[in-house]
Amino acid sequence: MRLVVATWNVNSVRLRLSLIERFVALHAPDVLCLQETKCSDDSFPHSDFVRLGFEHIALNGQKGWHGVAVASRQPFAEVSRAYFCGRDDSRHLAVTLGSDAGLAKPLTIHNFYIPAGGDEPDPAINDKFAHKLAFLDELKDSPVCRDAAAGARSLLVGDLNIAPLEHDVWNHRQLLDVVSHTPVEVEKLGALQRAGGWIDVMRGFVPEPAKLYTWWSYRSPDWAAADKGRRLDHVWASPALVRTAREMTIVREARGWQRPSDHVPVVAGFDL
DNA sequence: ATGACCGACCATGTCGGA
Repeated sequence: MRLVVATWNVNSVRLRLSLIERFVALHAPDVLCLQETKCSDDSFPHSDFVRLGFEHIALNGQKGWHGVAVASRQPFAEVSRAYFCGRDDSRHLAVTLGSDAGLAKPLTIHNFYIPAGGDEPDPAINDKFAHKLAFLDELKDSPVCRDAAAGARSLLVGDLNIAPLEHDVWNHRQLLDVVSHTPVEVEKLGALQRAGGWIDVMRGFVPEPAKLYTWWSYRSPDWAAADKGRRLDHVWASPALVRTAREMTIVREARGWQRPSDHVPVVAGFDL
């Protein structure tokens, strides 16, 4: 069966409901992974998602910031949440789809919101950057990567807050000192990608040197003309899912909708 | 550098985002 999975950092789920409805009408994802929902689970607009066709909703939210959610047309066989660096930040949510969802073999989708890392790219003076690097190290050695490497069918999606490749940013040389594209974090992301054997699904469809962006700063006065973007959002597939990806779309137009998120949705379809 | 912004919150400034 074809499973369409989408990931989107919506920067407040309550503020972006009409845009989510518009996106769903256009792309009809089966599973929608959200980051930066910025609300407690009690405040999540559950009934709006049910109205859009997502009867199954898993949450890991917290008041005010961070927060991840998965909305699905198919039921979950399992839901879990992982925590990193000894903190209780809501940055991960995993759902497993099984036979009730029409899958012969179960599929686990890991939805991540990796720490942004602050401004200063020096872990000695910037605790947020130190946290980001420690998070990447811990994720590399976690069951998320271990299971993928051992043959599990899994996807790792979300706002990873790192643009790893030269053509994932508008100017590689200018951004080498800018958090999200520094060599140290790119190397750590690469190490965890190798640890899981993760396949970069987006680049499978659009290899370098084509530019690929999923985020454009709110501060850019004319984001479309300047086009100074970065690819911070990712869709990775475990080795067991090699050659199952059939389509991939970056919904760039969503950045131009009214009161947008600074990230746009990424959609990927898999034949499972 | 994007730097002319945006969102949440016991708000009318502060913190975090990236």
